[in-house]
Amino acid sequence: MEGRTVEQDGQVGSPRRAPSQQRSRERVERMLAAASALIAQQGSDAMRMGEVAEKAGVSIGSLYQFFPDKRAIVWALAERYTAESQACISGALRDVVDAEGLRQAFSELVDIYYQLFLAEPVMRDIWSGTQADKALRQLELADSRANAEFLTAVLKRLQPGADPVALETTAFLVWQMGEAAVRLAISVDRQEGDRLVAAYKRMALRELLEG
Amino acid sequence: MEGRTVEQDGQVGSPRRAPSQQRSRERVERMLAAASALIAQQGSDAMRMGEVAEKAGVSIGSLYQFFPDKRAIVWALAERYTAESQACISGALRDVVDAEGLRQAFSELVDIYYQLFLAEPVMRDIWSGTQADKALRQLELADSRANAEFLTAVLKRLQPGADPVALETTAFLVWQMGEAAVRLAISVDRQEGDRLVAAYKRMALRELLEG
DNA sequence: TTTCAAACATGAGTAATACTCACATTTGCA
DNA sequence: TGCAAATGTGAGTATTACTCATGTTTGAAA
Repeated sequence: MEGRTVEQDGQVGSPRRAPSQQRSRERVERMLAAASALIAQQGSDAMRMGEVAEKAGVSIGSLYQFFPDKRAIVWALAERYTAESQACISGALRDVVDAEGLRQAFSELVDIYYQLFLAEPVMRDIWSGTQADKALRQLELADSRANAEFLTAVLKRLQPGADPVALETTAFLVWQMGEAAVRLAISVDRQEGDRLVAAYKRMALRELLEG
Repeated sequence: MEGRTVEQDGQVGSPRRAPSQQRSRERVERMLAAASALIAQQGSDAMRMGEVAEKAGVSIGSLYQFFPDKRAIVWALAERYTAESQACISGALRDVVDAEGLRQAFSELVDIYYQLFLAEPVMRDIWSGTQADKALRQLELADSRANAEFLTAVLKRLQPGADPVALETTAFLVWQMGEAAVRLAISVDRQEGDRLVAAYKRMALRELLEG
Protein backbone atom coordinates (compact mmCIF):
# COMPACT_ATOMS: atom_id res chain seq x y z
CA MET A 1 0.00 0.00 0.00
CA GLU A 2 2.93 2.35 -0.12
CA GLY A 3 5.36 3.54 -2.65
CA ARG A 4 8.40 2.05 -1.05
CA THR A 5 8.30 -0.90 1.23
CA VAL A 6 11.02 -1.18 3.80
CA GLU A 7 11.67 -3.66 6.58
CA GLN A 8 9.82 -6.88 6.03
CA ASP A 9 10.80 -7.99 9.51
CA GLY A 10 9.23 -7.24 12.82
CA GLN A 11 11.76 -4.74 14.03
CA VAL A 12 9.89 -1.50 13.82
CA GLY A 13 8.40 0.30 16.72
CA SER A 14 11.24 2.19 18.22
CA PRO A 15 11.38 5.76 17.02
CA ARG A 16 14.12 6.61 14.61
CA ARG A 17 15.16 9.18 17.16
CA ALA A 18 13.76 9.66 20.62
CA PRO A 19 12.57 13.21 21.25
CA SER A 20 14.78 14.65 23.94
CA GLN A 21 13.56 18.20 24.12
CA GLN A 22 10.29 19.36 25.57
CA ARG A 23 9.21 20.93 22.30
CA SER A 24 9.71 17.83 20.26
CA ARG A 25 8.03 15.64 22.85
CA GLU A 26 4.93 17.76 22.54
CA ARG A 27 5.09 17.57 18.77
CA VAL A 28 5.33 13.79 18.87
CA GLU A 29 2.22 13.77 21.04
CA ARG A 30 0.45 15.88 18.46
CA MET A 31 1.50 13.47 15.73
CA LEU A 32 0.12 10.50 17.64
CA ALA A 33 -3.09 12.33 18.45
CA ALA A 34 -3.53 13.24 14.80
CA ALA A 35 -2.88 9.69 13.72
CA SER A 36 -5.33 8.39 16.27
CA ALA A 37 -8.05 10.73 15.06
CA LEU A 38 -7.45 9.80 11.44
CA ILE A 39 -7.47 6.10 12.19
CA ALA A 40 -10.73 6.51 14.04
CA GLN A 41 -12.19 8.24 11.00
CA GLN A 42 -10.96 6.13 8.15
CA GLY A 43 -8.80 3.29 9.40
CA SER A 44 -5.03 3.00 9.53
CA ASP A 45 -4.83 1.70 6.01
CA ALA A 46 -6.41 4.80 4.55
CA MET A 47 -4.46 7.07 6.87
CA ARG A 48 -2.03 9.15 4.81
CA MET A 49 1.24 10.35 6.20
CA GLY A 50 0.63 13.76 4.66
CA GLU A 51 -2.66 14.02 6.48
CA VAL A 52 -1.09 13.10 9.78
CA ALA A 53 1.56 15.76 9.35
CA GLU A 54 -0.95 18.39 8.35
CA LYS A 55 -3.36 17.60 11.18
CA ALA A 56 -0.51 17.63 13.68
CA GLY A 57 0.73 20.93 12.30
CA VAL A 58 4.17 19.62 11.47
CA SER A 59 6.05 18.95 8.28
CA ILE A 60 6.25 15.54 6.72
CA GLY A 61 9.94 15.55 7.47
CA SER A 62 9.34 15.96 11.19
CA LEU A 63 7.06 12.97 11.15
CA TYR A 64 9.83 10.83 9.76
CA GLN A 65 12.24 12.31 12.25
CA PHE A 66 10.58 10.32 15.00
CA PHE A 67 8.84 7.48 13.20
CA PRO A 68 10.81 5.37 10.75
CA ASP A 69 7.71 4.47 8.80
CA LYS A 70 3.96 4.43 8.78
CA ARG A 71 3.64 1.21 10.72
CA ALA A 72 5.72 2.63 13.52
CA ILE A 73 3.02 5.18 14.26
CA VAL A 74 0.37 2.51 14.54
CA TRP A 75 2.74 0.45 16.62
CA ALA A 76 3.34 3.31 19.02
CA LEU A 77 -0.39 3.72 19.55
CA ALA A 78 -0.81 -0.01 20.01
CA GLU A 79 1.91 -0.09 22.60
CA ARG A 80 0.10 2.49 24.68
CA TYR A 81 -3.11 0.54 24.62
CA THR A 82 -1.40 -2.64 25.69
CA ALA A 83 0.41 -0.95 28.54
CA GLU A 84 -2.83 0.56 29.75
CA SER A 85 -4.86 -2.62 29.56
CA GLN A 86 -2.12 -4.70 31.10
CA ALA A 87 -2.35 -2.69 34.29
CA CYS A 88 -6.09 -3.19 34.37
CA ILE A 89 -5.82 -6.94 33.84
CA SER A 90 -3.09 -7.38 36.36
CA GLY A 91 -5.15 -5.52 38.92
CA ALA A 92 -8.27 -7.54 38.28
CA LEU A 93 -6.54 -10.90 38.62
CA ARG A 94 -4.02 -10.16 41.32
CA ASP A 95 -6.29 -10.77 44.26
CA VAL A 96 -8.22 -13.75 42.97
CA VAL A 97 -7.98 -16.61 45.45
CA ASP A 98 -10.99 -18.83 44.77
CA ALA A 99 -13.12 -20.16 41.94
CA GLU A 100 -15.88 -17.66 42.44
CA GLY A 101 -13.41 -14.80 42.41
CA LEU A 102 -11.96 -16.03 39.14
CA ARG A 103 -15.40 -16.40 37.65
CA GLN A 104 -16.25 -12.82 38.49
CA ALA A 105 -12.94 -11.26 37.53
CA PHE A 106 -12.71 -13.14 34.26
CA SER A 107 -16.24 -12.38 33.25
CA GLU A 108 -15.71 -8.73 33.98
CA LEU A 109 -12.47 -8.59 32.00
CA VAL A 110 -14.10 -10.15 28.98
CA ASP A 111 -16.94 -7.66 29.18
CA ILE A 112 -14.55 -4.75 29.43
CA TYR A 113 -12.56 -5.98 26.46
CA TYR A 114 -15.72 -6.50 24.42
CA GLN A 115 -17.05 -3.05 25.27
CA LEU A 116 -13.69 -1.50 24.48
CA PHE A 117 -13.66 -3.04 21.03
CA LEU A 118 -17.23 -1.98 20.39
CA ALA A 119 -16.54 1.58 21.45
CA GLU A 120 -12.99 2.26 20.28
CA PRO A 121 -12.56 2.33 16.52
CA VAL A 122 -8.83 2.92 16.85
CA MET A 123 -8.32 -0.13 18.97
CA ARG A 124 -10.45 -2.20 16.64
CA ASP A 125 -8.50 -1.03 13.65
CA ILE A 126 -5.11 -1.57 15.19
CA TRP A 127 -5.76 -5.09 16.35
CA SER A 128 -7.38 -5.96 13.08
CA GLY A 129 -4.11 -5.43 11.32
CA THR A 130 -2.43 -7.71 13.79
CA GLN A 131 -2.29 -10.70 11.50
CA ALA A 132 -0.80 -8.85 8.59
CA ASP A 133 1.81 -6.78 10.38
CA LYS A 134 4.55 -8.84 11.92
CA ALA A 135 5.59 -6.22 14.42
CA LEU A 136 2.04 -5.89 15.67
CA ARG A 137 1.67 -9.63 15.77
CA GLN A 138 4.73 -9.87 17.96
CA LEU A 139 3.48 -7.12 20.23
CA GLU A 140 0.14 -8.82 20.58
CA LEU A 141 1.71 -12.19 21.30
CA ALA A 142 4.00 -10.71 23.92
CA ASP A 143 1.11 -8.84 25.48
CA SER A 144 -1.04 -11.92 25.42
CA ARG A 145 1.66 -13.97 27.05
CA ALA A 146 2.08 -11.39 29.78
CA ASN A 147 -1.65 -11.34 30.45
CA ALA A 148 -1.84 -15.11 30.35
CA GLU A 149 0.81 -15.17 33.03
CA PHE A 150 -1.47 -13.36 35.45
CA LEU A 151 -4.06 -15.98 34.67
CA THR A 152 -1.54 -18.77 35.10
CA ALA A 153 -0.67 -17.44 38.51
CA VAL A 154 -4.31 -17.61 39.51
CA LEU A 155 -4.64 -21.15 38.20
CA LYS A 156 -1.56 -22.28 40.09
CA ARG A 157 -3.11 -20.90 43.23
CA LEU A 158 -6.41 -22.68 42.59
CA GLN A 159 -4.88 -25.96 41.41
CA PRO A 160 -1.58 -26.38 43.24
CA GLY A 161 -1.22 -30.00 42.20
CA ALA A 162 -1.64 -29.52 38.45
CA ASP A 163 1.12 -29.64 35.87
CA PRO A 164 2.49 -26.08 35.54
CA VAL A 165 3.13 -26.39 31.81
CA ALA A 166 -0.42 -27.55 31.24
CA LEU A 167 -1.74 -24.59 33.20
CA GLU A 168 0.39 -22.19 31.21
CA THR A 169 -0.82 -23.67 27.96
CA THR A 170 -4.41 -23.48 29.08
CA ALA A 171 -4.12 -19.89 30.22
CA PHE A 172 -2.41 -18.77 27.03
CA LEU A 173 -4.89 -20.58 24.83
CA VAL A 174 -7.90 -19.32 26.73
CA TRP A 175 -6.59 -15.80 26.58
CA GLN A 176 -5.97 -15.89 22.85
CA MET A 177 -9.34 -17.51 22.28
CA GLY A 178 -10.85 -14.61 24.15
CA GLU A 179 -9.27 -12.09 21.86
CA ALA A 180 -10.41 -14.08 18.86
CA ALA A 181 -13.91 -14.40 20.27
CA VAL A 182 -14.24 -10.67 20.83
CA ARG A 183 -12.94 -9.89 17.36
CA LEU A 184 -15.45 -12.32 15.97
CA ALA A 185 -18.23 -10.88 18.08
CA ILE A 186 -17.73 -7.35 16.82
CA SER A 187 -17.78 -8.47 13.21
CA VAL A 188 -21.27 -9.95 13.40
CA ASP A 189 -24.46 -8.25 14.50
CA ARG A 190 -24.79 -7.20 18.10
CA GLN A 191 -27.23 -9.89 19.18
CA GLU A 192 -25.14 -12.75 17.83
CA GLY A 193 -22.01 -11.08 19.15
CA ASP A 194 -23.44 -11.05 22.66
CA ARG A 195 -24.37 -14.70 22.38
CA LEU A 196 -20.88 -15.59 21.18
CA VAL A 197 -19.19 -13.73 23.98
CA ALA A 198 -21.45 -15.38 26.53
CA ALA A 199 -20.72 -18.80 25.04
CA TYR A 200 -17.01 -18.08 25.12
CA LYS A 201 -17.20 -17.13 28.78
CA ARG A 202 -18.88 -20.37 29.68
CA MET A 203 -16.42 -22.41 27.68
CA ALA A 204 -13.37 -20.60 29.02
CA LEU A 205 -14.49 -20.69 32.63
CA ARG A 206 -15.23 -24.38 32.48
CA GLU A 207 -11.73 -24.96 31.14
CA LEU A 208 -10.16 -22.71 33.75
CA LEU A 209 -12.08 -24.02 36.73
CA GLU A 210 -12.41 -27.70 35.96
CA GLY A 211 -8.88 -28.12 34.66
CA MET B 1 0.27 -0.29 -0.13
CA GLU B 2 -0.68 0.71 -3.63
CA GLY B 3 -0.62 3.79 -5.67
CA ARG B 4 -4.33 4.10 -5.99
CA THR B 5 -6.75 2.65 -3.56
CA VAL B 6 -10.12 1.63 -4.87
CA GLU B 7 -13.11 -0.02 -3.24
CA GLN B 8 -12.95 0.17 0.50
CA ASP B 9 -15.90 -2.19 0.70
CA GLY B 10 -15.97 -5.93 0.57
CA GLN B 11 -17.26 -6.31 -2.94
CA VAL B 12 -14.26 -7.59 -4.79
CA GLY B 13 -13.70 -11.11 -5.85
CA SER B 14 -15.64 -11.49 -9.03
CA PRO B 15 -13.46 -11.04 -12.08
CA ARG B 16 -13.91 -7.85 -13.98
CA ARG B 17 -14.67 -10.01 -16.97
CA ALA B 18 -15.10 -13.75 -16.93
CA PRO B 19 -12.82 -15.48 -19.43
CA SER B 20 -15.09 -17.05 -22.02
CA GLN B 21 -12.60 -18.39 -24.48
CA GLN B 22 -10.37 -21.39 -23.95
CA ARG B 23 -7.24 -19.35 -24.50
CA SER B 24 -8.08 -16.77 -21.87
CA ARG B 25 -9.16 -19.41 -19.39
CA GLU B 26 -5.72 -20.95 -19.64
CA ARG B 27 -4.12 -17.58 -19.24
CA VAL B 28 -6.11 -16.85 -16.11
CA GLU B 29 -4.91 -20.17 -14.72
CA ARG B 30 -1.36 -19.14 -15.42
CA MET B 31 -1.92 -15.85 -13.64
CA LEU B 32 -3.25 -17.58 -10.56
CA ALA B 33 -0.42 -20.09 -10.59
CA ALA B 34 2.11 -17.29 -10.84
CA ALA B 35 0.46 -15.40 -8.01
CA SER B 36 0.40 -18.51 -5.88
CA ALA B 37 4.10 -19.13 -6.42
CA LEU B 38 4.98 -15.52 -5.63
CA ILE B 39 2.87 -15.51 -2.49
CA ALA B 40 4.57 -18.70 -1.36
CA GLN B 41 7.92 -17.03 -1.86
CA GLN B 42 7.40 -13.60 -0.44
CA GLY B 43 3.86 -13.18 0.82
CA SER B 44 0.90 -11.51 -0.83
CA ASP B 45 1.86 -8.12 0.46
CA ALA B 46 5.20 -8.14 -1.28
CA MET B 47 3.71 -9.68 -4.41
CA ARG B 48 3.91 -7.15 -7.24
CA MET B 49 1.40 -7.07 -10.05
CA GLY B 50 4.20 -6.66 -12.54
CA GLU B 51 5.88 -9.79 -11.27
CA VAL B 52 2.69 -11.78 -11.52
CA ALA B 53 2.22 -10.68 -15.11
CA GLU B 54 5.79 -11.44 -16.03
CA LYS B 55 5.80 -14.85 -14.37
CA ALA B 56 2.51 -15.74 -16.03
CA GLY B 57 3.85 -14.58 -19.38
CA VAL B 58 1.10 -12.02 -19.91
CA SER B 59 0.98 -8.26 -19.99
CA ILE B 60 -0.02 -6.19 -17.04
CA GLY B 61 -3.10 -5.15 -18.98
CA SER B 62 -4.27 -8.74 -19.33
CA LEU B 63 -4.01 -9.19 -15.60
CA TYR B 64 -6.39 -6.33 -15.07
CA GLN B 65 -8.67 -7.66 -17.74
CA PHE B 66 -9.73 -10.44 -15.40
CA PHE B 67 -8.93 -9.16 -11.94
CA PRO B 68 -10.18 -5.73 -10.92
CA ASP B 69 -7.38 -5.29 -8.43
CA LYS B 70 -4.63 -7.00 -6.52
CA ARG B 71 -6.87 -8.22 -3.74
CA ALA B 72 -9.08 -9.98 -6.24
CA ILE B 73 -6.26 -12.33 -7.14
CA VAL B 74 -5.72 -13.31 -3.55
CA TRP B 75 -9.46 -13.63 -3.13
CA ALA B 76 -9.72 -15.98 -6.08
CA LEU B 77 -7.04 -18.23 -4.61
CA ALA B 78 -8.73 -18.14 -1.23
CA GLU B 79 -12.04 -19.11 -2.75
CA ARG B 80 -10.51 -22.23 -4.22
CA TYR B 81 -9.06 -23.30 -0.92
CA THR B 82 -12.35 -22.84 0.88
CA ALA B 83 -14.28 -24.80 -1.72
CA GLU B 84 -11.80 -27.62 -1.49
CA SER B 85 -11.69 -27.82 2.28
CA GLN B 86 -15.44 -27.49 2.59
CA ALA B 87 -15.92 -30.74 0.71
CA CYS B 88 -13.45 -32.43 3.01
CA ILE B 89 -15.13 -31.15 6.16
CA SER B 90 -18.60 -31.97 4.99
CA GLY B 91 -17.49 -35.51 4.19
CA ALA B 92 -15.83 -36.04 7.55
CA LEU B 93 -18.84 -34.88 9.57
CA ARG B 94 -21.66 -36.18 7.45
CA ASP B 95 -21.76 -39.67 8.89
CA VAL B 96 -21.08 -38.88 12.53
CA VAL B 97 -23.83 -40.38 14.69
CA ASP B 98 -22.31 -40.75 18.14
CA ALA B 99 -19.97 -39.06 20.57
CA GLU B 100 -17.02 -41.25 19.74
CA GLY B 101 -17.49 -40.61 16.04
CA LEU B 102 -17.50 -36.86 16.65
CA ARG B 103 -14.43 -37.12 18.80
CA GLN B 104 -12.55 -38.92 16.07
CA ALA B 105 -13.76 -36.84 13.14
CA PHE B 106 -13.19 -33.54 14.91
CA SER B 107 -9.74 -34.46 16.09
CA GLU B 108 -8.80 -35.53 12.60
CA LEU B 109 -10.12 -32.34 11.03
CA VAL B 110 -8.16 -30.18 13.44
CA ASP B 111 -5.01 -32.15 12.66
CA ILE B 112 -5.54 -31.80 8.94
CA TYR B 113 -6.09 -28.09 9.25
CA TYR B 114 -3.02 -27.69 11.43
CA GLN B 115 -0.86 -29.69 9.04
CA LEU B 116 -2.18 -27.73 6.10
CA PHE B 117 -1.23 -24.44 7.69
CA LEU B 118 2.19 -25.75 8.60
CA ALA B 119 2.82 -26.99 5.08
CA GLU B 120 1.13 -24.43 2.83
CA PRO B 121 2.68 -20.98 2.91
CA VAL B 122 0.09 -19.64 0.51
CA MET B 123 -2.76 -20.68 2.72
CA ARG B 124 -1.03 -19.27 5.74
CA ASP B 125 -0.45 -15.98 4.02
CA ILE B 126 -3.94 -15.65 2.66
CA TRP B 127 -5.69 -16.29 5.92
CA SER B 128 -3.28 -14.04 7.73
CA GLY B 129 -4.56 -11.10 5.76
CA THR B 130 -8.07 -12.05 6.68
CA GLN B 131 -8.44 -9.45 9.38
CA ALA B 132 -7.28 -6.56 7.28
CA ASP B 133 -9.10 -7.30 4.06
CA LYS B 134 -12.83 -6.97 4.34
CA ALA B 135 -13.60 -9.16 1.36
CA LEU B 136 -11.45 -11.94 2.74
CA ARG B 137 -12.97 -11.51 6.17
CA GLN B 138 -16.41 -11.96 4.68
CA LEU B 139 -15.32 -15.01 2.74
CA GLU B 140 -13.83 -16.55 5.84
CA LEU B 141 -16.90 -15.81 7.91
CA ALA B 142 -19.19 -17.30 5.29
CA ASP B 143 -16.96 -20.33 5.01
CA SER B 144 -16.77 -20.70 8.74
CA ARG B 145 -20.53 -20.49 9.04
CA ALA B 146 -20.97 -23.13 6.39
CA ASN B 147 -18.56 -25.45 8.15
CA ALA B 148 -20.13 -24.74 11.51
CA GLU B 149 -23.44 -25.81 10.03
CA PHE B 150 -22.12 -29.30 9.42
CA LEU B 151 -21.05 -29.33 13.03
CA THR B 152 -24.41 -28.00 14.15
CA ALA B 153 -26.12 -30.81 12.29
CA VAL B 154 -24.04 -33.33 14.19
CA LEU B 155 -24.79 -31.68 17.51
CA LYS B 156 -28.51 -31.69 16.80
CA ARG B 157 -28.28 -35.38 16.14
CA LEU B 158 -26.40 -36.02 19.36
CA GLN B 159 -28.44 -33.67 21.52
CA PRO B 160 -31.95 -33.61 20.10
CA GLY B 161 -33.37 -31.88 23.12
CA ALA B 162 -31.01 -28.91 23.23
CA ASP B 163 -31.80 -25.38 22.14
CA PRO B 164 -30.97 -25.11 18.41
CA VAL B 165 -29.74 -21.55 18.65
CA ALA B 166 -27.40 -22.49 21.47
CA LEU B 167 -26.03 -25.35 19.42
CA GLU B 168 -25.48 -23.08 16.44
CA THR B 169 -23.68 -20.56 18.58
CA THR B 170 -21.50 -23.24 20.13
CA ALA B 171 -20.62 -24.78 16.78
CA PHE B 172 -19.77 -21.43 15.20
CA LEU B 173 -17.71 -20.34 18.17
CA VAL B 174 -15.85 -23.62 18.43
CA TRP B 175 -15.09 -23.55 14.75
CA GLN B 176 -13.75 -20.02 14.83
CA MET B 177 -11.75 -20.79 17.93
CA GLY B 178 -10.22 -23.67 16.03
CA GLU B 179 -9.07 -21.41 13.24
CA ALA B 180 -7.66 -18.98 15.76
CA ALA B 181 -5.95 -21.76 17.67
CA VAL B 182 -4.26 -23.10 14.57
CA ARG B 183 -3.13 -19.65 13.52
CA LEU B 184 -1.73 -19.16 16.97
CA ALA B 185 -0.08 -22.56 16.94
CA ILE B 186 1.83 -21.89 13.74
CA SER B 187 3.15 -18.59 15.01
CA VAL B 188 4.93 -20.10 18.01
CA ASP B 189 7.50 -22.86 18.04
CA ARG B 190 6.45 -26.31 17.02
CA GLN B 191 6.43 -27.87 20.46
CA GLU B 192 4.25 -25.21 22.00
CA GLY B 193 2.07 -25.22 18.91
CA ASP B 194 1.40 -28.91 19.33
CA ARG B 195 0.52 -28.38 22.96
CA LEU B 196 -1.85 -25.56 22.10
CA VAL B 197 -3.62 -27.56 19.42
CA ALA B 198 -4.01 -30.49 21.78
CA ALA B 199 -5.39 -28.21 24.49
CA TYR B 200 -7.80 -26.68 22.02
CA LYS B 201 -9.04 -30.11 21.01
CA ARG B 202 -9.77 -31.07 24.59
CA MET B 203 -11.53 -27.80 25.27
CA ALA B 204 -13.57 -27.91 22.10
CA LEU B 205 -14.60 -31.52 22.45
CA ARG B 206 -15.69 -31.03 26.01
CA GLU B 207 -17.86 -28.15 24.88
CA LEU B 208 -19.25 -30.09 21.95
CA LEU B 209 -19.93 -33.32 23.81
CA GLU B 210 -21.04 -32.09 27.19
CA GLY B 211 -23.16 -29.27 25.89
C1' DT C 1 -15.33 -18.12 -47.37
C1' DT C 2 -15.92 -13.66 -45.88
C1' DT C 3 -17.13 -10.49 -42.41
C1' DC C 4 -17.42 -8.29 -38.28
C1' DA C 5 -18.42 -7.47 -33.56
C1' DA C 6 -17.02 -8.89 -29.31
C1' DA C 7 -13.50 -10.76 -26.67
C1' DC C 8 -8.83 -10.47 -25.76
C1' DA C 9 -3.96 -8.54 -25.55
C1' DT C 10 -0.59 -4.91 -25.04
C1' DG C 11 2.53 -1.72 -22.47
C1' DA C 12 3.59 3.10 -22.23
C1' DG C 13 1.57 6.34 -19.39
C1' DT C 14 -0.95 8.35 -15.01
C1' DA C 15 -1.77 9.09 -10.31
C1' DA C 16 -0.99 8.41 -5.79
C1' DT C 17 1.80 8.07 -1.90
C1' DA C 18 5.60 6.50 1.31
C1' DC C 19 9.85 8.16 2.26
C1' DT C 20 14.57 11.03 1.61
C1' DC C 21 17.79 14.64 2.03
C1' DA C 22 20.11 18.97 1.69
C1' DC C 23 19.64 22.80 4.04
C1' DA C 24 17.58 26.16 7.70
C1' DT C 25 16.47 26.99 12.46
C1' DT C 26 16.31 26.34 17.46
C1' DT C 27 17.97 24.65 21.80
C1' DG C 28 20.79 23.84 25.73
C1' DC C 29 25.11 24.23 27.56
C1' DA C 30 30.31 25.17 28.27
C1' DT D 1 28.45 34.35 23.48
C1' DG D 2 29.57 30.46 20.61
C1' DC D 3 28.59 26.24 18.93
C1' DA D 4 27.36 21.43 18.31
C1' DA D 5 23.56 18.66 18.54
C1' DA D 6 18.77 18.36 18.07
C1' DT D 7 15.06 19.64 15.52
C1' DG D 8 12.30 21.49 11.49
C1' DT D 9 11.25 21.92 6.51
C1' DG D 10 9.13 20.58 2.02
C1' DA D 11 10.35 19.99 -2.72
C1' DG D 12 11.90 16.02 -4.81
C1' DT D 13 12.51 10.74 -5.66
C1' DA D 14 11.14 6.09 -6.16
C1' DT D 15 7.91 2.74 -6.45
C1' DT D 16 3.80 0.71 -7.59
C1' DA D 17 -1.24 -0.07 -8.51
C1' DC D 18 -4.02 0.71 -12.12
C1' DT D 19 -5.81 2.94 -16.91
C1' DC D 20 -6.63 3.36 -21.70
C1' DA D 21 -5.95 4.02 -26.55
C1' DT D 22 -4.85 0.97 -29.79
C1' DG D 23 -3.96 -3.41 -32.03
C1' DT D 24 -4.98 -8.57 -32.56
C1' DT D 25 -7.62 -12.91 -32.32
C1' DT D 26 -11.78 -15.54 -32.17
C1' DG D 27 -16.09 -17.64 -33.36
C1' DA D 28 -20.09 -17.58 -35.68
C1' DA D 29 -23.52 -15.49 -38.76
C1' DA D 30 -24.31 -14.37 -43.60
